[in-house]
Amino acid sequence: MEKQILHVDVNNAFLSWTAVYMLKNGYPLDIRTIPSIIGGDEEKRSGIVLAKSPIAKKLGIVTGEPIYFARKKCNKLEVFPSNFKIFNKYSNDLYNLLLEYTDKIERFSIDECFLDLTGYLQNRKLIDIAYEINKRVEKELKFTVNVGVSSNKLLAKMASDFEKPNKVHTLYEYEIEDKMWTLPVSELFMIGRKTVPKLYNLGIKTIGDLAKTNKEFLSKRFGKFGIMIWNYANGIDDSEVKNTKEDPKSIGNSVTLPKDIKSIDEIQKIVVALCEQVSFRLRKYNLIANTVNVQLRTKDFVDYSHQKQLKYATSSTKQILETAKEVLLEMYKNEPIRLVGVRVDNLENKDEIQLSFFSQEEVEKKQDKLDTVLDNLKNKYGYNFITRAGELEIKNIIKGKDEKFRR
DNA sequence: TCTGGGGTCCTAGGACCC
DNA sequence: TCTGGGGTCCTAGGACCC
Repeated sequence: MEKQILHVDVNNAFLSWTAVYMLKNGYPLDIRTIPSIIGGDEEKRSGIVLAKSPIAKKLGIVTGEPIYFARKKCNKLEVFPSNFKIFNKYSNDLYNLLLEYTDKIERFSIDECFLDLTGYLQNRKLIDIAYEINKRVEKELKFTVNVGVSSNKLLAKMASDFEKPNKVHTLYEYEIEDKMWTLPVSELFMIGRKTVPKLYNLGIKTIGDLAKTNKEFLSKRFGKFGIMIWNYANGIDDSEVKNTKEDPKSIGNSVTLPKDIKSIDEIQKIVVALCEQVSFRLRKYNLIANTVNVQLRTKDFVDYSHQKQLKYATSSTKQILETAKEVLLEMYKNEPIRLVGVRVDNLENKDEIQLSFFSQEEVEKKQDKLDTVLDNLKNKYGYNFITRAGELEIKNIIKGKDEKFRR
């Protein structure tokens, strides 16, 4: 049976949500109607465009570019900061509205959801529900969404990316040739900036060109990735709408430093603070990690990373920090560093741990009692209430990052 | 000129084992 | 002297997404 899939995508999410919040709090101007962006903090060297208003877009401003460039394209550009507490709130409002239609909802990102309405239509047409959602979100939540309508996730997502804002589009199989094959290949989901020139060199310029390319050729040339993009170009995607939240496969924190740092002592201090956050979040999920990864970015934007297996899976700040420090000392080449990151990998659920080598008692002993005490304080009074890093400057550098992308 | 931070997945090469 | 193949695990790096 054909599936009934919708993809709901918030238009200029961060900017719209900021506009709604500001209007609600008495700001006289709707920043969606002026050349404006949501941007990072240039003084902290994180000054990139996170979202743009339609006018800013018309002036050629693109997401991800430095604010510095954006200003050159428009000297009247207004820049507003991001606030993920607000973003999460509006993201949840949208999710709760969508839950009235089906519980089969996949939160693909903070501003995108897939809905599987197969079996939930109750004599209604999918397209009518799409329009209803579109109108209700505008009326009740004061921001707008695009809704893509189709029989699988890929096509629904491609559809919601057509003309914006505040639109409903279908992209059924019989429409692929007219509506999708004519688009430049760069528009296809999963075709990024590195792949576009490779395809161009092969004479593949549109999604249609890609669809008509020999599948085995693409497989030989690009491996699994080649098969995937060929399937996507042909509108083939049998992935399910996943409505259950799975445990993360890795947890990381990274920070761009306000100034390049060459002192290993100072880099270590950053690593301490990052390890605290990473292991705190690990414990919140009731997970333990087997691998610790440290990432460095040089002043010239060269990234390198090293990793090491932990002696045993753990969520202990002390254990993770010790390993992270070892890794750092092994890899550091005594050069100016722009970004430091710590990531844990190969995660397991703590309750499902195999006790073949350690008795439960021994596992408990390895739990750092201090972690538990500090976690409780952090949960009660906020993350920055107490930290072993100590130094205020470092706390401020990494402040508030923990909750950023959580829903 | 200036270039975030959170993730997932894949690949190639090397170590090591049988 | 010259010579396997299959498998797993680990690592570093790189692609993509929002």
